Amino acid sequence: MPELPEVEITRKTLQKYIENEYILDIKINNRNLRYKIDKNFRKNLKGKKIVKISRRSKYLIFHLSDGNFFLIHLGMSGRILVDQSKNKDLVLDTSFYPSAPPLVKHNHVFFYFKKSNVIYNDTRRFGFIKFYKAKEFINSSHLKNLGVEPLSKNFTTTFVKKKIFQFNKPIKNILMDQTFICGLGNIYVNEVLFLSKIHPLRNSKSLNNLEIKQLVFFIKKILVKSISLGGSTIKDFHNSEGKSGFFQDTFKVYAKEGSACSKKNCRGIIKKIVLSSRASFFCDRCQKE
DNA sequence: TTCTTTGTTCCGGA
DNA sequence: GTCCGGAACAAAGA
Repeated sequence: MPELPEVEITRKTLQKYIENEYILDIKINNRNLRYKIDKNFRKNLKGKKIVKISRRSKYLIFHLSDGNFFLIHLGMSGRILVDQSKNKDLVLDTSFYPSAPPLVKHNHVFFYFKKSNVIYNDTRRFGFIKFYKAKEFINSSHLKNLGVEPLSKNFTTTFVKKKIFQFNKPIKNILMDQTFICGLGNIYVNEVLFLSKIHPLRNSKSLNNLEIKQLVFFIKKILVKSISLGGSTIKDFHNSEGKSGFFQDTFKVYAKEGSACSKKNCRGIIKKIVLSSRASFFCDRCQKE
């Protein structure tokens, strides 16, 4: 379930291999992703150089040498693999949650470069790949309504304080709202609320100054930490047996229903509720409603 | 067969 | 008109 850190890790990996490289060709095995890949996609990209790869929220933005763009969103199960088998033995850099041996199913799109191939793999096909002419890109419906980047300077306690009172709904729903703050998904929101000791159902208007401060602090902290741990997962991958360094190790509440709270001397139990049809996990002692 | 999973969009009620 | 919650949708694995 790629959220901001996983997308950022993917971006960094791709930057290493294909920034300033020419797209020699593209092969599409299955164009039926969340949105059907346009039939001109190959023609639009072939022969173009990728001059920059950036990220906005959970979107990867590929800047092409002719001024056009394409977007990749990983959806629920999308991954981008770098295949360097052209060079030496097959090495698959899976950017996050590495898997060995290499995936054979659900490889939908292949991008061919001089030294490596990049494969878009997506089990559930909820992700998408979309081409934009330079002019159309600015008005992309996916990007224009996005809120503040949590790792940016603009995401501050003052900003949240001002904004949060405009809503009248549970804090969890607000953190999931991409037009307010973008890049967080269900997993990180659950974790952040736990670290901040705030119950997911708390109305945003009821948060005090300290709680807002904690929230902002832990959002930044968990994202930075995840990015750094994910990065080290990539590094260790070639020696690993496909274990993911950070996913299973850092979760305090997500999918931990019935477990004991990890806070010292807490003795609370992790509970699960469904909020806006999303699983929500919290400690029944240190996150009071 | 049914349930779960996520982000986005759409719709209806208040 | 606005706000909010719920449903629908995409597909596959358990």
